[in-house]
Amino acid sequence: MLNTRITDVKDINLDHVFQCGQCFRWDKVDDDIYIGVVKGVFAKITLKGDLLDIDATGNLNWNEYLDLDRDYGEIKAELFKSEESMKEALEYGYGIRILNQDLWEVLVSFIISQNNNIPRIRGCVEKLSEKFGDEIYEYDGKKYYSFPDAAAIAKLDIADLDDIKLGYRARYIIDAAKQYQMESCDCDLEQATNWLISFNGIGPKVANCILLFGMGFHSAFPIDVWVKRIMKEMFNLVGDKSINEFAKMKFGEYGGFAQQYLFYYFREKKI
DNA sequence: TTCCAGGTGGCAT
DNA sequence: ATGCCACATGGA
Repeated sequence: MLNTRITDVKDINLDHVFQCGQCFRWDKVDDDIYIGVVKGVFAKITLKGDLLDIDATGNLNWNEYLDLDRDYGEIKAELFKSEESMKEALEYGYGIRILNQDLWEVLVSFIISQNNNIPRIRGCVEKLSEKFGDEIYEYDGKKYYSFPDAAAIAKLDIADLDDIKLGYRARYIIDAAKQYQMESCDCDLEQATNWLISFNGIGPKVANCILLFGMGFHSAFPIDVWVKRIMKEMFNLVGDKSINEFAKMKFGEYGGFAQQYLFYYFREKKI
């Protein structure tokens, strides 16, 4: 195991990072200790005060993955300045960081997320990895697997996914794997959006999640059932178009951060 | 039993 | 361009 120690970390709370709904493969094993698999690497992350200790089976740029080089204090200050009613959400999710995740894993995970709930999404992603990923490590009697790459999924028959219980999304995932193998997108926000929408099973909401969590477009503002409730409740806004315009005007480049603080706060409080 | 979950595609206006 | 509705699955 490789150990990485990162000192003087700020604005981070592991529960907020891993339970705010952006990722599906991290498990809490104790207070401020999580284990998970990232980009083929098994890792155990421990936070002690402002010290981050990471034991991992391989090399990974943890500063990048955990977005540690970004000043979240500044982001929260800016969001509060532009919208003071964000105060409670910003304080509640004070330790959120938007992870820089693997694009392919995010793409598949959020195809699965449509019309689905988080525990079941997690289960599907886990089963996909167990069945089609590579065994990486055994921890506390449990085996951990990498997320299968597009090539591994592309060669499957639809029936191979029966055990995963993806429902009608199984077809989308196999099609996505085939398309993803042939296409890539090193491009701007508009081109990336169009590229994502062109996948069967990816619409505007899922596309925005992928833009935000897998492609580093932090202005992306995913609008799901929760955000719709929040926008109605806080700003009496209805309809994707008006919500989009509001987010763009109000939060601008920080739209994705704002969305995540709001989503996490309201979903946890079940307002 | 019915409703809901980080929605989307297809089809009808 | 906009408005319905079916779609798999499992928990409440």
